[in-house]
Parts: sequence; structure tokens; C-alpha cells
Amino acid sequence: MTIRVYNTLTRAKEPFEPVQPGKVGIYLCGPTVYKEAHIGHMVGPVIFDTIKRYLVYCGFDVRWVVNITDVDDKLIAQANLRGIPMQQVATEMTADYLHNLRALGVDQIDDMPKATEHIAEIIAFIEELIERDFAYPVDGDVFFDVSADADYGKLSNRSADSQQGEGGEAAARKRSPGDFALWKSAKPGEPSWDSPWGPGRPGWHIECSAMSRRLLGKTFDIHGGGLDLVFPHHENELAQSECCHGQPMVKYWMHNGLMQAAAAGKVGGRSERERDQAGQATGSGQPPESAGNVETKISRSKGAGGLAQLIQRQGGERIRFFLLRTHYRSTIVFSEEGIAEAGTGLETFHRFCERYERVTGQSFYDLPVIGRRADGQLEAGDSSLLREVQRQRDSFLSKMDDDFNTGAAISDLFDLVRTLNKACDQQQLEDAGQRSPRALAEFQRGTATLRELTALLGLFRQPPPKTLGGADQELAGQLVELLIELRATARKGKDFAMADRIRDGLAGLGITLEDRKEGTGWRRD
RNA sequence: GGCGCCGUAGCCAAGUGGCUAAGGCAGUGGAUUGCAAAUCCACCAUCGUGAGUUCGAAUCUCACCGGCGCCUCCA
Repeated sequence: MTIRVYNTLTRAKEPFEPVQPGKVGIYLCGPTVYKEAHIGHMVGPVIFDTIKRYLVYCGFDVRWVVNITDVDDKLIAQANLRGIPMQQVATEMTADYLHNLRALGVDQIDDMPKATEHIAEIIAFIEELIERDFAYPVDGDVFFDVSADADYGKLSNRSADSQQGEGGEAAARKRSPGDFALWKSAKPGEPSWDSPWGPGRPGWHIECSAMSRRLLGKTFDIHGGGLDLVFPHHENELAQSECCHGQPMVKYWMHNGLMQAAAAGKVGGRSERERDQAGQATGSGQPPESAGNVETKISRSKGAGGLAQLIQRQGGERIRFFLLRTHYRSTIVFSEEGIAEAGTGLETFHRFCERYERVTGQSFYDLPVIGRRADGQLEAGDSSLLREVQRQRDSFLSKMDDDFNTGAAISDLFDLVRTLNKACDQQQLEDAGQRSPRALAEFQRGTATLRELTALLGLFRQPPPKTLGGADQELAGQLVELLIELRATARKGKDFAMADRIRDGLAGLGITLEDRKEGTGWRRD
């Protein structure tokens, strides 16, 4: 077993070997908590949650850090807009973020450091950079000197001198346009911390350099984030850390694809920049604002934010599955129909889980999870069922080994559940009088593998909410049972008109009946 | 203008040099069922276009068409 990961730095898949054998440090750039999260913010956390589960499963000791940026221009702007302190904005939006993570089953994060809680480390880091002549203070600001770093641009494959750099009034104080702020002097009324350069706040990139060093060390294994962060954010982090330490910051840079809002028809036209430039005289300096054509960026689309409501409508598991269906480096086009469709596929598994419980009396969701790869090896012997399960498990794992190809691995899960359903059919496992103990035992062993593999993806940890909502749900359930009883009587008397009327009536209320040999079951759609 | 990515069935989506191109959704036919539901079985693509490299390409090269991203805040 060799895990291979795609490294943005080398633009190639490489065998995964941690810096220290057996130990893995992962740093994922988290949100700037100034507004409610949108679904695009969940792509990284869900895939890295899955990656961590997988690495732990493969025997690594993993520490996963996700930072919270709780001081920044956008936060200040939002606080002013709402007339509340910046910290309150951060607290509210962090709570929203955490709530969303929980709903999507992201629970593997070990540390969530906040920028404002690491000001001392940040200042110390900047001082080291100044000492080493990689940074210079000017009138209360401190900038990183891009020209001092010969390697600058190696992550995003661009040259330092071609960069326009961030604008604003501070730009005039920079030596060259590509230099970026490590420390920003405070304007009156802005939140600030004391520093050797006067009151101010950290620049955007420095917190990640300082906090990753503190929690994971100068060189760590995996740094993740959205593709949009490659430049300038990660390029600048890398420059700061490597100039400061004189050693590599990160062994594997991993970037997830961005989510796109579904636009009318296929998403349109040439790139925004090309459109913009076509519309005006060439050779202009700063890139202009969006031309306002079809909006495909999640962060700018009308539906941005609103993740909490989306979760309420669709449920976290569907959204997680929707995200995992596509390879993490691909663009995902968001549509609520897409999520609903993913949910339809998920039904197959939940149906199977119910069936498993009917057969064994045990809840699938309560089955112990095989947490280690080595422990999940099957002893297939002469069992054709278990040989098939073994084949599917191997296939699943080989796809996960190949840069965490969850989309491909999921196909094996569908195959596996079909294999198990077939065994159930052929061995008549639902008929306690007919089935053989051996067939039952093999079926249970095979299902343990399904449990093992689905847990790696963080799926099927809970039964889907299938009860009737509201305070009277118990009563409603009893009423459904009563109707089923009446229908059974009708069927016994061959009064199918009445039986069908009951079933159709319940269907109209969103309740589906399933007649089986042992009796009639029901579920709510 | 610079640096990248993508174009696989009605839809979503794996595969990136070689057995019959995964899987899902939708659909069709069948088994099962009183009829359904669930489940199972079968069917459903030659891979944007053109040329080239090769014994062999969806997979490599070139051109063209179409779509997207970053270069400025962004997960």
C-alpha cells in the first residue's frame, strides 16, 4: 500500500511519506469569519476530514489544524456596517461555521487556532523576518520584501516582478508592488494590538506562518486550501516561512477545486478578466471590477451564505456525499437538484441498513467500525460472497490510495451493497426458517466491511431522519400502524380496492408502504 | 497579456496508452408482488472537432471550437 498525493508545488502525484515516519501534520486554511458560510467553504473541510480519517485508518498519527481568521479588513468593514464590535462578528460567524461543519460530519479537526490569540507569535515572526532582511517597516506598516526571496513564485509558477500586488493607500509605501503587508498600522477606531512598529494588526498571510509553526513545526506534511488560495495567500505564506526558517515549510501542498454556482445554461463566456479587458482600452493597470455577466462564483452569487438553511432542507449527509462524489481537485457545479439527486443514491444504502436490521436484529448504524486497515482484512476462505467483498474492498482502497479518489471509490460501495443485497435475496436471509447460519455469518462479515468503508467517508453514522416530524409524531406513527393493520385485513379479504386506497392515500402524505413476507413496513420520503 | 484547468451517455461522474470505457440519477424490458414499493437481472456512450505519433489513444502531440479559474478580497 502506497498512498499517492498530488502536490501543487511539483504539479505531480508523489508517494506520500511524512516528514517524520508515522506522524502527519495537516494545516488547512479555514475561513475569514465575517459572514455566514456558503457551501463552497465546506469543500475543503469535508475532503480533509475524509483524508484525515483515511490516514488514521492507514496507521498514521495525524494532527489536523484549521485556522480561523478573526481579524481582517472585511471583518472590520462588517463590524462597522452592523455597528457592533469586530469580535462579536467573529464570534457569531465562527459559531455559524462550526455548526455547519458539525452538520456535515466534519469532526476530525484537532486545533482551530485564531489569529487574534496568536498576536505575540505573529509579531515575533515578523521580527525574525526583519532581522533576516526579508522585511522592512515603513511608517507603522511592515512589508515582506519579495525581491529578497529568490524562490518567490515557485508555488504558483509566476514571477515576482509581474505581480501587481495589493492596492490601497499603503501601496505607496511599498518598495515594489509585489511586496505584501505583514503588519498593517491601525487607523483611528480600528481594532489594534501594540507592536514594535506601533498599534496595528497582522496582514493576511502571516497568521498561517506563525500558527502552523507553533502547532505543527517549521516543516510539516500537508498544507491545504482552495485553489484560489495558491496565489497570493499560499505563495506568500511559503515565502515568509521559508525565508524565516531556511528550510521547506510544507512537503505536500494540496488544493481543492472551487465550487461554482450553476448559471443559466452552461456557465458562460470567456474569463471575467478577458471580458473586462475586451471592453476597454488595453494596457490599463489595475484589473477592473466584474463586468456583471453571468455570475458563477459561489462567493459572489446571490445564494452565497445560506448554508445553514441548505443543510436544514437537504441534511448534512446528502451534502457531504454530494461533495465526495466528485474528485476533490475538480470543479463542482452547485445545484440543489444535484444534491437531491445525490440523496436519491444514498437511499440505496439506507434501505440496505434497514434490511440488515430486519435480518440480524442489529442496527447497522450501531455496528462497531473497523478502524484500522490491517484489521479489516477478510478471511474469505471458500466463501464466494466474502471473496467478492474482498475484491471490492481492495478496489475501494486502491482508489483512495490514489490521491483520495473518493468519487471512484464510491462506485465500489454501490457494488458492495448490491453484492450484499444479492446474498440476502439468494440465501433468503430474511426468512429465519430458511437461512443457514453460515450464510448469515458471512453476510454479517460482509456488512462489517461496508461499515468499515463507509465510515472512512464519514457516511451513514446516523439513520436518516425518517420519523414524522412535530410533537405528535408518536401519535402519527401509531395512526400509520393502525392504517396498515386495516389494510392487512382488507388484503386478507381480497379487498384490494380498499387496500390500494389506503396505500395511495398514505403515499399522498409522503408515506411509502413496503409489503414483505413478514409484514408491511413504512417510511417517510 | 501571464500562469493554469476542463470538454466522457438525457443529467452527474470515474478512468489519462492496451482485456467487453467504473458508478450514480433518469429511462426501458424482465424476475418478484394481488397491484405496488424495496431488491435482483438485462439494456442504455467509441470519449468536443480535425490532423498526427504509435502495433495500439478517451488517454500523448498540434490546431481549431467551446467552457472555467488565478493574476485584486475569496474556501
